[in-house]
Amino acid sequence: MAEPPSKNVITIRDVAGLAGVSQMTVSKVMRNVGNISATTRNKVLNAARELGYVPNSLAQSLSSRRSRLVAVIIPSMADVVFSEVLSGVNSVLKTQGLQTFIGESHFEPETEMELMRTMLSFQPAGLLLNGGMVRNPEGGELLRKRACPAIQLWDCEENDLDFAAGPSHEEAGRMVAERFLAQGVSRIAYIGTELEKDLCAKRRYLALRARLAEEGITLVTRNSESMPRQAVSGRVLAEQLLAEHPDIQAIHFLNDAMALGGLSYLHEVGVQVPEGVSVIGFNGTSIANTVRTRLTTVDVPRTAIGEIAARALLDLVGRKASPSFWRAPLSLVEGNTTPAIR
Amino acid sequence: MAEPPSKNVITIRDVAGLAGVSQMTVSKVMRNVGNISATTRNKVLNAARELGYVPNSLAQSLSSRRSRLVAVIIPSMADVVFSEVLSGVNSVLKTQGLQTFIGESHFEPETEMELMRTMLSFQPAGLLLNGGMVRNPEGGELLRKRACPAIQLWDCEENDLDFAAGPSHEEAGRMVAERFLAQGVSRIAYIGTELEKDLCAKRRYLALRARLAEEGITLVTRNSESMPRQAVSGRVLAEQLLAEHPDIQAIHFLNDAMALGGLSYLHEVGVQVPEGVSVIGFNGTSIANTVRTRLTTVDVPRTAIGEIAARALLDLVGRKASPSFWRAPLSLVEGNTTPAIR
DNA sequence: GCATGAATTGTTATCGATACCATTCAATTA
DNA sequence: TAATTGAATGGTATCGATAACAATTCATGC
Repeated sequence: MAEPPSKNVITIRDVAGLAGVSQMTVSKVMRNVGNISATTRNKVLNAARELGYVPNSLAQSLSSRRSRLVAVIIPSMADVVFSEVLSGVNSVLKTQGLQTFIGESHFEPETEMELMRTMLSFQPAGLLLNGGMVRNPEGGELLRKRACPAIQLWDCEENDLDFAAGPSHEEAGRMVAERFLAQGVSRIAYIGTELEKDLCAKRRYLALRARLAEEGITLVTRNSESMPRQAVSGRVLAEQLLAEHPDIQAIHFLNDAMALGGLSYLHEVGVQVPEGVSVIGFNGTSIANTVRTRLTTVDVPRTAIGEIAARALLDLVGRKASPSFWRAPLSLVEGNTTPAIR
Repeated sequence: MAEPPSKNVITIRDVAGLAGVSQMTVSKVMRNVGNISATTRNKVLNAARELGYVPNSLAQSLSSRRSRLVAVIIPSMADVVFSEVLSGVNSVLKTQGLQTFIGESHFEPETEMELMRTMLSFQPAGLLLNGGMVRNPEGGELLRKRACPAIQLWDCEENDLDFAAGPSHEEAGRMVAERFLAQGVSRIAYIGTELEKDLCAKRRYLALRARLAEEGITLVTRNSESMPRQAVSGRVLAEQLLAEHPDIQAIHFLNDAMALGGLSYLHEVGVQVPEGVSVIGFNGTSIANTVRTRLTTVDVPRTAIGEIAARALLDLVGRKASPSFWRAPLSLVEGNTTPAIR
């Protein structure tokens, strides 16, 4: 832990002293509660201003047992998806004076546990997290004991918490399957990374595979548990995939960035898109539209998910509510990496 | 503020009761300080585990006057640049058990002020922020009174705080100027957004303009204070720019995303890149390499900036240090949106 | 068998604020 | 006029922990 600050900080006591009133009065003025005469009020405000008084939120929370911190646990901030969800969360919370504080789990269960414990120790007013943790027995235990509302983010298939906001990943997987089926291809592949860790991505993948299986199609899979979820990995995995399965007609990528990486490889080796191979991404990130490519992708309203989750939290704070959820609408954005449907 | 939690939480007192020791002993065991016999230690740990005790960090910090929170203020989390810097910060801080908490300023001075006040009220162990605020008189006042180390992020031209980590934006502007000059173009334009708010971007812009002016070249500028810093804006602004200045030979964009947007317009209207117009972006984000385009751009080590800043903070915590800085290395990444230099 | 210092454990005050209730005093009501 | 009311202010305990020191236990050696 950090060393104690050297400077002597201004407390409510100093303000009270300068203003010639009790600490209680200062406290009331600062919080705008109770009946305070205009005269006293001004005396206090002037004293506070003069001393540069800033209330100690730690002491406030400890004393009042109310917190202004909201804990958010996401897999990674460097991922556009989560940083945009986070941005949505933050934009709503800050209107109510709530402070977001963040932990990155990198999809690692131990890190998630550690984070949850740490974050709960700050007595947050609420907790937003991915669903994965809930299923972890130790995590479930902590969550059950929690003293604040908890909301599931980005995953909305099952909801064991007070609210959930996110798309149906199964629906997303099926949407992609339907799109490929509609255009009549049968040699279909999936390219992704960290599928064993990212349960949401896995759910999409499984739904895609299941729907194709219904039509007697076996999905070819290329997954790496160690590569980053970026363009370069899409490129490398596409290369590997085509080396083994040169006759593939369609590829669904874990996300848009990887799809673009894959496209760059396809272009390089002269494969026509969408004539030779069609490609669908996931997320609908702004990069989906690059210079000559408009990637066909599944658009997810990321910021809206964050906003809805945060608004639900505001509703829940201090109340007991029955589990509920918001399923984010998904839409297939048609680009030029898939052919027109017959 | 949130309502108080209904559940009765487990405190150190409960653990002490169950273990049959004093609260002080529990406190020492939990923190691993002082001399505690193995027997007592185990009794306490078992009791803590049994009750599911989680220490209250708020009370800890209030009592010990040490904090585990580090406040970070960035313009936007949805911007790759800052989310990657943040990711670097976080990766270092979490190794020391420090918790990052974040505020988004959206480049608005009032928001920045408000945020600074709020965040300082949590008695953070450290503060990481953009340089802009330091120059704001009211913000400067708050910063001078701060009881914790403060570090400037993403901006390193002048340093009024304890440390600064970021690139030299002036150098970046000059690098772009030199590149264009080397290839012999003279009708050069800059496309950006929010230049009045983003002082770092403005610095790059001014440096580019100044260097060109030395060669007698007048930089054509297209700036929008209201558009988002995304591909679509680059597209729109490029269209406007070319309508007024059809003879432009080179464009520097505020960031890579906008450059890609601009490229998509150029491609659409049949302008050859780099033969007709050459393009340079900024940041070196992963999207710079898209399907057929390898954008020439200035690469900035974003994650490293965050890491270096965080490491500096760890060093500074609890010490008085003289102002210092780390200037991030910049490199011009040659893509195929600029012609080879003669 | 007893002093002695080290190893353990406990007591009390405090961190900076708020909850809850008591008090003061002027204005209103019966 | 006395009683009631309500606005304005203040006193005390407390939130959950730690700092600083005090008190106790416990092996030792002589």
